[in-house]
Amino acid sequence: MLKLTKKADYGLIALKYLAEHPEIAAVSAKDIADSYGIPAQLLAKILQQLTKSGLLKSHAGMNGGYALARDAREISAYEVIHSIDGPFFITSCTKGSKSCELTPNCTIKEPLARVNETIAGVLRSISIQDLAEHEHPAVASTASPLVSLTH
Amino acid sequence: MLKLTKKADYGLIALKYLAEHPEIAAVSAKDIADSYGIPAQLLAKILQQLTKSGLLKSHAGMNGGYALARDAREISAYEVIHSIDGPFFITSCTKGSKSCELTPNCTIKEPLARVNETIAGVLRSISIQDLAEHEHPAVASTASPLVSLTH
DNA sequence: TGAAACCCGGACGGATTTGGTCGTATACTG
DNA sequence: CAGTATACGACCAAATCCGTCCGGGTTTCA
Repeated sequence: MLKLTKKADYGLIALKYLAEHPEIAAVSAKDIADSYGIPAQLLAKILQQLTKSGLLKSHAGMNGGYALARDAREISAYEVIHSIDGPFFITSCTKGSKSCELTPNCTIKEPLARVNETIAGVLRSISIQDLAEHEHPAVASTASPLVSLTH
Repeated sequence: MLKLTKKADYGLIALKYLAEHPEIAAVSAKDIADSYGIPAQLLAKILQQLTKSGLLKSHAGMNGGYALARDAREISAYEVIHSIDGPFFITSCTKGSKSCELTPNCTIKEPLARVNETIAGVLRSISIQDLAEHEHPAVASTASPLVSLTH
């Protein structure tokens, strides 16, 4: 259904939280989990994954926790989602190098791959900082021609 | 992981097939299924759903089958996906009217809802006809600022 | 030195979603 | 009436996803 997993949601929420509290040197997974009612152990694993991907820095021990590895402006939503949910493709049969095992003439994939690239571009253009500054900005323009399929 | 279901894929493939063969008055589900190695009964149900949504017209009996209800130019990928997979939302906790039961201050949703709208706009701008004309057009430009989150 | 607070990460079970099949009823054609 | 096709509900198997449990390390601090 073209939606993120809860893990990715949790990850974005957590990073947003960190971006909003730059004064705290390190925030524990439990603190964030409690703030939002997220299962603590689950969030812990998500943050571990984000650390492995280089988006966060962790610090063990008392008063330890996590902190953004880079400026919030330089962490994109794409990176977060990609780190947690893995590489995403609109087309369901895109695995490995083979395009389509069962359906050889699956020509639908090629145009959709470009849609996929567009979506990825949108997500890449959104930083954690953008998520943290959440007044009520103008509605995004969706009418512009985003993809040129017909050349 | 932000991908379509196989059902939606199958639906798009089938509609593309119909768009490519306008000379045939009605194509049976089995014919399309055999052409692509798709399970026939599964595809049948998908086409039934698309018929219920008004994208296809069905005709029972010998030499029956399915045909596009409108011009291929006026059926968008969005409609197909929406008909099969239901309304899609990037955010995982968007159900019903309640925004977020467990996490009241789930402010991440609002920016992502706009991303969602952008993606929907992209899919709305792509017609079945576009899918059928599948030469190798220029790569879509992904560098343009697609969403303005910060106002 | 040792306990508390924290990160790390594998293993596991339950819930949900998906993908696909089966069987039957119904509609149309010739 | 026989054959072909859609319509539709019930059902099952497989794959994810969500969340928990548990046994490790590591750092801080009294």
